[in-house]
Amino acid sequence: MATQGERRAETRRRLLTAAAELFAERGVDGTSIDAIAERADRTSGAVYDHFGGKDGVLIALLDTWVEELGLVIGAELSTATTLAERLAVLWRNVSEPVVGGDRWISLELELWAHAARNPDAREHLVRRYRGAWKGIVELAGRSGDASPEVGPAVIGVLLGLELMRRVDPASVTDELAVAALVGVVAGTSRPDLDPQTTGATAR
Amino acid sequence: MATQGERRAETRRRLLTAAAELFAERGVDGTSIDAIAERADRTSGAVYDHFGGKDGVLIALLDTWVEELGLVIGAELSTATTLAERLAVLWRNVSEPVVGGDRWISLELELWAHAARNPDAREHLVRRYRGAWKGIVELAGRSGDASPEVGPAVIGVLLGLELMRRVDPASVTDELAVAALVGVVAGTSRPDLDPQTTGATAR
DNA sequence: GAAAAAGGATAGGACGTCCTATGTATCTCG
DNA sequence: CGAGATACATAGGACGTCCTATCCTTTTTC
Repeated sequence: MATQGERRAETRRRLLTAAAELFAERGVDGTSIDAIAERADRTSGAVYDHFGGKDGVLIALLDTWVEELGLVIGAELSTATTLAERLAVLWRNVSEPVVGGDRWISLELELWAHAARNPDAREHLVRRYRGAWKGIVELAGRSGDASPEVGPAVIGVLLGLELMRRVDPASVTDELAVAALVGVVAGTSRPDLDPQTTGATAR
Repeated sequence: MATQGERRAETRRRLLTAAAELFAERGVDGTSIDAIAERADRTSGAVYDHFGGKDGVLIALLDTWVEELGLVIGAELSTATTLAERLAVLWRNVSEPVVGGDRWISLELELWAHAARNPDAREHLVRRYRGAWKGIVELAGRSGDASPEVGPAVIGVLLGLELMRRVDPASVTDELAVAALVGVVAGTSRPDLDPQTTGATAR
């Protein structure tokens, strides 16, 4: 016989997976709380009880995924030796994620768009990604090439390339993606690049 | 005395600028047609008459900006000589756009997220960017380094880095962005890179 | 076994949005 | 100058959403 706590945990899982599907299908704003509850064979009251509202569902969903994804990536990274291999691991886990399937990138985009105009969400997002990056670096072990500052930029390139790949799949090959990532890492770990030859100016 | 056509043109402009402001402030889904009309000192009837609905407003807005942006970029590119300089021009026009101010990137993200689950929007987006890229390449003139295939990937990196810069401004310097872009171009225009050393596999 | 607490169902009100149908003032053109 | 076309306003119905208040059922605690 299932205890109350077990049932509650299952309700939470059902609500989260239902929300993940619906958010990806119709977008966050296009998904009603009632729709989430209905797909989970629950009612809206359960959603409010568990997450307090739609924003709570979104945050919980992404936090869960980022955590799991960080673990997976960290594990794979420990077996990679070269920089390119490590970056390929990152790219593979974004373009063909084991965790969360195709959906989580769509959700990420929604959240970033949301964060671009909401200071609270922005702060949450920054903390979350910095933490994830830190965890990845630690799990990867002795990687002198992955200085902490590259983290955000690497993530930015990963998201941007995946975004493009979703719209125009043929345009972003794996080789291309890895080459771009190598470029990013090289850009920060080799500040000796001559600004005059790059044409870039400090902001 | 303003003619009818002139008044119509002004109404169109007012509606578009109002929509741009509101979309950036509250997001596309969070903006009602009535709110757009109200800020433009018009009524919802005018919006429907001009654009047929909210999607029409969004498309018209982005098409206008992409067109103008393409012209600006093309003009600046003609004075750039090295590859890095050209890529720096691209980055500058994304991170500090003259056209559309800060808003258009936010809108782009919304549209991409929308396109990720809407085939029609996806097709429109692909056409628009391919056209814009083609125009840029032509305006830039004899650039053998900018092969047509890099276009989408370059745009993806631009968007991704700008996305990250908006959330965490200090994390993406201009030098870093240009270095990443150089990496992308190098990745496609030099297919002689050994896949085994990069760790990437063909999909 | 009784009391307390928790998980969840149900119903409904307040609100906002989309979009259409119709009205009206202004312009265009024969 | 008068008829038609144009540009936009106005009003309102249908719909969906959020969230609260209240109730019932099951589990835990003493």
